[in-house]
Amino acid sequence: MALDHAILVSLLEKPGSGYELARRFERSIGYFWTATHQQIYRVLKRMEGDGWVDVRDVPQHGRPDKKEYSVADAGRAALSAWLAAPIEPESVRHDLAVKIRGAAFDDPAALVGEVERHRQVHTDRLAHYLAGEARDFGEPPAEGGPSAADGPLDAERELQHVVLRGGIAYERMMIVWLDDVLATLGRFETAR
Amino acid sequence: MALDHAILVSLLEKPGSGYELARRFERSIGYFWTATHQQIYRVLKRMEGDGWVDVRDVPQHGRPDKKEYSVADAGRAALSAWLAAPIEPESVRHDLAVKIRGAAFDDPAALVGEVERHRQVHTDRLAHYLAGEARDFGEPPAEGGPSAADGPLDAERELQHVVLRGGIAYERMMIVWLDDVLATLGRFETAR
DNA sequence: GGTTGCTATGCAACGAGGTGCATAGCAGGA
DNA sequence: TCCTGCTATGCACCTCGTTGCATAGCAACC
Repeated sequence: MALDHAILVSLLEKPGSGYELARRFERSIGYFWTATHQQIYRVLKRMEGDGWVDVRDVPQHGRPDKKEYSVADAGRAALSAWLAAPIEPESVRHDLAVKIRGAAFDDPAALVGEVERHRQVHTDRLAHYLAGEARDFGEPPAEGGPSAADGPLDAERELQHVVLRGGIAYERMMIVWLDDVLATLGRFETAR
Repeated sequence: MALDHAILVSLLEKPGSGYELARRFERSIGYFWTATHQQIYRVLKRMEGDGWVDVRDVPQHGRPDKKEYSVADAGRAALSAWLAAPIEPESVRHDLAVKIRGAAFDDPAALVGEVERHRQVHTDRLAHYLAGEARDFGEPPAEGGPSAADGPLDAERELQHVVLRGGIAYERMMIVWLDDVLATLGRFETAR
């Protein structure tokens, strides 16, 4: 179960409350790991009991107090152990692929709208990622390529960037494939 | 919940027992939808109760009898209804992405072996897909492109093929991205 | 002045998914 | 001869994930 570890990583990148974590999972992290606020509160409570995270009550003006969580030593150790252990390549759940194969026993052309809708979602996400990349990682320094003069490598930043590049590659692939799907479905539409 | 529908699609493609379904989910279907035999037996029992599938006892020699399931009218109707309803783009769970971002707070170089292992899995899957594509979908007819002379379009076959092409595109993308990850991790290794 | 919406946390219940284990006959190898 | 492994189905249990609901103060809008 990696939700624990996803939360730990997020808290290491920046401490925050359950509510703030939930919003991060909606935004950036949510693109490769989803979680509702319920799960997050539950896991935070458990990790607090296990001494993996520390809590600090933060009074706020004009809004309810929040509990700011940060990673304790035991949490860091647990994360290290998890990082060192091999994980199985993730199990996949592609509803749309099931639908496409199922369409053979129904009306293939009726699926066109649904596929176009998914394509739109992926185009939007791609635009979102590219905007985030331009904002957070900007242009490369150029001028003779990377050198020691660029300062020490920032692992956190570099690794966030490579994960984002993965998201970009994924969305681009999906768009190309969904176009392929639309072309395939279109052949049936014209065939009748 | 799409496991019901994944099973219905599989049974429409070819009736079979729970055991056979479980093996299909390990092989071809399992690449875009995983399920254990436990889930499958449970769902089959429920669908039988709901009249979605028909059962037929098939005695076998030298091995236990099996129950062969096939899709009933009610099941077909349920599938049609599901196909017509919009689904949300699937929620993702990329353990490896969590690990990569988490590596910033540990030893990035220690992740190289794990990433290489995943890369190997994806190369193997790609080879498996390509072999399956060559076997089941062979070479295009060529000679003037597709024409009415190729016979009526086989929806089942065409749609299975486009899903398989999606799997191939996914594996290719993953391999390219994992090489990117390895290059990124390598920069830290040499940087220390 | 009432409604809507945001921050912030949490309980209760349900459904989905996964692990371990059990049964049971037959085949094949050590 | 024993052990392993395959076909075939299933129970019990536990965890994970999701939905609905509740509370509660403040801000903004109509």
